Amino acid sequence: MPRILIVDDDEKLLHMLRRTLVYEGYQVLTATSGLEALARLQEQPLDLIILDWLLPGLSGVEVAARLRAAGDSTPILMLTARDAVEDRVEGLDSGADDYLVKPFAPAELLARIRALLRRVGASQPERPLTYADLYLDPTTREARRGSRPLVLTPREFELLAFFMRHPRQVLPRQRILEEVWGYDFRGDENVLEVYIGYLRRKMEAGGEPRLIHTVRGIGYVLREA
Amino acid sequence: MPRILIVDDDEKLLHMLRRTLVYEGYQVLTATSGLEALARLQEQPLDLIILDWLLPGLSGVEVAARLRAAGDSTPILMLTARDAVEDRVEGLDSGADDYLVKPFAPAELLARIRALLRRVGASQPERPLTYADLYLDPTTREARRGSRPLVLTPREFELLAFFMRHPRQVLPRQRILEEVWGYDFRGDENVLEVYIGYLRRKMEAGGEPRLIHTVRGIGYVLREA
DNA sequence: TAACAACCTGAGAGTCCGCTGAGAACGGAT
DNA sequence: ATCCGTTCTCAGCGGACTCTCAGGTTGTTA
Repeated sequence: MPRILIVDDDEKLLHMLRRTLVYEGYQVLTATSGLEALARLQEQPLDLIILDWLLPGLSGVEVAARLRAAGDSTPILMLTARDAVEDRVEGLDSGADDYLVKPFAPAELLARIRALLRRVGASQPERPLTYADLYLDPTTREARRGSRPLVLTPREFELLAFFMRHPRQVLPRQRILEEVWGYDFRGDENVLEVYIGYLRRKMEAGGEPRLIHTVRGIGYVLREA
Repeated sequence: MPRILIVDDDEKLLHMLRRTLVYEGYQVLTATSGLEALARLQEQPLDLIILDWLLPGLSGVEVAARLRAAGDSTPILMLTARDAVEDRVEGLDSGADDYLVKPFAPAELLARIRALLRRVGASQPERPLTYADLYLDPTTREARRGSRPLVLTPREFELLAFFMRHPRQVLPRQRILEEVWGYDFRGDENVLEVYIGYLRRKMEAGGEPRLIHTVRGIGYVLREA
């Protein structure tokens, strides 16, 4: 169970991230300032640091630079609202290992976290997902139902992957939207129904039984029968 | 699994190199000064040393010279920011076996490491790469599709070689850029698309089926069908 | 069974991504 | 200095993907 430190001064985002990561089985620590982060880092070793670019006092870049200067090589995932190339470069130069622009979909954050942890060999390489006769390999982005290959768009792939990471669980619509579309999703919620439709059509194109079921009033669930 | 010692006082670079080499399956040790390097070398035998030219205290050249004076013949790969011919000569004179100018692409570093290790017969000689009807020999830089020779520029060759070292894996654009163009790549990412285009044109000039496929939103993959 | 809410689906608009041709910049060789 | 191979930049095109919308269907409740 890898330990992750999240450093951000936005309490709401912090809360959301904690919930998401804990849910995925990570052990989560938080800090709301650069100094607090450095303090936490001295207490115990960590497997990953998620660092906001803008922080009160010590900025994320400075925190990263200080860590690296001290010989600490813990992977750093930098968050930023900005998108300029120079920022990206500066971020990576300061010692960050990866970089994510807000707003982002939690699914993407999780993918990057897994990638970073895998890179340093911290823990589990991202295993292929299976449920019933479904097969999904996040590494090769291959998807199959039985022996029939599924051709999925990125959004469809992320959506199905999310279901497969939580099989047999009834997933509320709002949660799916937050996780797959992004924590700040503000569009028409009907888009979820549309994509469920896309997935069902592709997953049942060979006459196979339905796996994604509607739970009226709540959301959807991936299960047999 | 060959053991490699990296000696550099730039923590950032050290961190990057460790990541790259560990990922390739090498066992990595690090040191940030010449003295520390010599200490590490006494502890256990190594297969290769990557040595920065500029080091606090004992310089890279001095470290190499002392090693050779002590009768140690471990291959040394010298890194330097300078490009002057005299430096190169002095570096090689001091006992270095090869020489790499910063900044360099990780793919090039890996190629040199493999070459050095092969020279001393330390471990796996760099075998020719094959996939489907593709053939690529990194030593002779020969490339063929079936019996038809492919005339590739250096960049094209490195790009295809990278694909062939990770067949069937979907490789994210960013990863390809980092590995083939260099860890500090800052140009227009479109260059990757352009080179994919070059490769495809040459690889399919005989009417053969496509092997490098686009994975929209992610990157590319080398695979049949 | 009527009325309402929740969900599904087809169609199409708009956006984004990747492909390509043209040519500029670069560097080594002559 | 000029040439030539190589690398890279740029702009425009076309198509894939995402999302919205409207109308139809299904399920629930009174």
